[in-house]
Amino acid sequence: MSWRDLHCGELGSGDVGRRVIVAGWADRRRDHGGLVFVDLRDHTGKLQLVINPDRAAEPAEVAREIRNEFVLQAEGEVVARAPEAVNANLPTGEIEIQVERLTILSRSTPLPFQLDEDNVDETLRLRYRWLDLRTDRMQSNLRLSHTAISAIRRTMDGLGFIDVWTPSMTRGTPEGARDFLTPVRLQPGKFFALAQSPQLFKQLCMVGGIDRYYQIATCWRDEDLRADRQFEFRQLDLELAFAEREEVLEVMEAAVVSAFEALGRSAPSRPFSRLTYAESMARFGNDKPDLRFGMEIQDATPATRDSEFGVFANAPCVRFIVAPKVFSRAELSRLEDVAKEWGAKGLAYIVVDESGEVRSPIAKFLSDAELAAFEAPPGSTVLFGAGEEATVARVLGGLRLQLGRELGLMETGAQLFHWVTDFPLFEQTDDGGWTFTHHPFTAPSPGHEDWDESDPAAAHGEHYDLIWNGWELGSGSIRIHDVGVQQKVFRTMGLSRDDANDKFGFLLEALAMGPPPHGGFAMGIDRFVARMAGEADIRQVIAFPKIASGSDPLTGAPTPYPAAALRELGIAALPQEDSGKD
RNA sequence: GGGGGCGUAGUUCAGUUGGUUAGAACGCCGGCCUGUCACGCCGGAGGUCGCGGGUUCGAGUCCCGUCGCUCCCGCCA
Repeated sequence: MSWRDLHCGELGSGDVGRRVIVAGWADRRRDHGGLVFVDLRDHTGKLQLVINPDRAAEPAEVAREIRNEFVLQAEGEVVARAPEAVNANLPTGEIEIQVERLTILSRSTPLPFQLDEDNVDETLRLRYRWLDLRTDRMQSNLRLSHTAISAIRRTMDGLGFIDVWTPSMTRGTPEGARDFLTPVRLQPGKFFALAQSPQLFKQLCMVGGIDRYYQIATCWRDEDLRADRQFEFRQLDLELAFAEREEVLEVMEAAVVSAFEALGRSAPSRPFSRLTYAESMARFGNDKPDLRFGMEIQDATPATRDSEFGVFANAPCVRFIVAPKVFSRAELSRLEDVAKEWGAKGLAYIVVDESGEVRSPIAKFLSDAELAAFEAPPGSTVLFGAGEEATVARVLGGLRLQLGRELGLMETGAQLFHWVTDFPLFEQTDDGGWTFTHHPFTAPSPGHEDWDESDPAAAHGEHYDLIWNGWELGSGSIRIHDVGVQQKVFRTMGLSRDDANDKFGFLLEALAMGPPPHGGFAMGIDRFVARMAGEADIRQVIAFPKIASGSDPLTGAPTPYPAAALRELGIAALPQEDSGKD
C-alpha cells in the first residue's frame, strides 16, 4: 500500500471515473461553509479536491482543520467539472477529486513568508530554504539544473570519458586563491587544503593512462562571494590524452549544445566563432567580449599622430567608440566619471547631432582629415580614450559595456558562444616579476617554446576561454607534457628549483615518467545553469547556498568550536578583536 | 580593505516641508457562507520603525556611530 497512486499533475480528463489516492501539500483552502475546496500541490502541479459534507461527513470535519502547507492524503473519484467550473489556468482544471477519505499526514505552523509572494528577502528565504524550495521558481531551477547536467554527463559518457573521483582534501597551493584549510588529528600542526580544482589530479590521470577523464567537481575557494561566486561551486572538469586544441573545443561545444537541446532550447550553432586575445582586446577592450552588439573600439592612433590636440598627439594610443546617441552635456559628464573609474584621466568626445552638426570642445583642434577618420553618422557621439594601450582598452571596453546595457543593445535574445584563444603565457606582476596568465601548466603555443625568461611577454600559450554573451564560462588549455618546459615556466615565475620541487615535485616526477600530450577544460556549471535558468545569481540554482557575508543562515555555520576539540587538532583560535578598536 | 544601495506589522510595501493615535495589501485568529479557484462578507490580534547616541518643544523622517543584508572594485593561479 503506497501513500499515493500518482502525482497531482498527472491526472486529466482521461482519468474521469477512476478512483485514486493522491497526496501533497495544501496549497490553498477555500471554505464555503459547507463545500470546501483544497488545491493539492506537489512538484508536478496542482489538483483541486472537493469535499462535500452531503457526500462525506467525516472528510468535511477534517477539512475544517486544514491550513496552508498541511500535508494531506485524499482518496476519491476523479470527476469531470461542469463546463462553467473548468479552470483554464490549471493544467488539471478540467477535473477534480470528489473526496471520500481525507487524512492529515502532517501539519504546519503559519509560514514565515508566503510562498506566492514576490521579492521576499533572500536571507529569509535561505533561513527557511526548505519552504523556499517548494516554490515554482526553485523547483524549476533545480530540475533545470539536473536536466542540463544529466545531458552533459550523457554527452561525456558517449564520447568515451570516464568519471574519476579526485580528492577534496589535498595539498595547499598558496599561489592561487585562498585555501580552505582542514586540520587533521593524526598530523597535528599540518593542514589539508580543500581542492580549488582537480587540475593536478586530472593531469596525473592522463599520465596514468585514463585517456579521457571528467567530473562534475566541487571546488572550494576562500574568496569574497559575489552574485556568480560561492565558497564552493561545481565545474565540469575534463581532460583528454593525446588531444589537440581542436578536440578539446569540440568536446566542450558538444557538451554545451547537449544541455541546450535537453532543455528544448534552440542550440548555438557549431563551431563556435573564435577570436584571438589580441583581437578581443583591440576590438572590445577585454578578454571576454560581449558580441551581441557592435560599437567596436576603433583605432585613431595614426590619424591623430600629428594632431594639434596635444592629448592625442602625445598619447601612445588613441582609440574611440561611436555610440548611436546624441548625449547631453550632463550625460557626457556622467560618462566621464565612468571612464575615470576605469582609469581614464578624462573623456574627449565629439557629438554629431541629427542634422550632422559637430559639437565638441576639442573639434577646433582637429583637422578635417582627423574628423573624417572617425566616421560618425548624424545622431551619434564619438568617445575617445587616449594613453597607454592597456588603459585605453580598459576604459573603452568599460564604456562600451556600460552603454550597451544602458541603450539596451544587449537585449537581442541571441545566445552567442565563442572562443578566445592565443593568450599571452605570462603577464607582469605589480613588483615587475612575471606570473602565469592562466595557470603554470599551460603549454606554450607551437613556436613559442623558446621564450626569454627575463622578458616572456611575447610568448603565447595554448589557452582558450569559452565566452557566453560576455560571460566567461570557463577556460582550458593544452598542458605542458615536457618536464623541461614545466621547469622553465616555474623559473620564469621566479620559483626556485627547491621551491618548485617542494610544491610541485610530484608533478615534475610524473612528467618525467612518460606523460602523454594532453589538454582539457573546466566550465563553471553553476554559472552556466544560472544563465540557462535566467537567474542573475547562482544562489538561485543552488539548493543551500551561502550568503554574501560567507555564512549559512539556515544552519548558522560557520560556528566557533570547543577549545578542547581544537587542541586535539593541534590548533587554537585567536581571540576576536572588538571592531572599531585597536 | 574600499565604494554604492537597502533596513517600518509574519510577508511585501506606503508613510508629505520633522507634528500629536505609524497605514495598506496579503498572511494569521474568530464568525458567516454549498461551485470556488487570488472565493466572498463581518470582526479581531499583531509594530523596541535594525540597534545606540545626538539635534529639537517634538524624530519612522535630520545628524553621527554601529549592526545586518545586498551589488560592485580589490581578490577569484
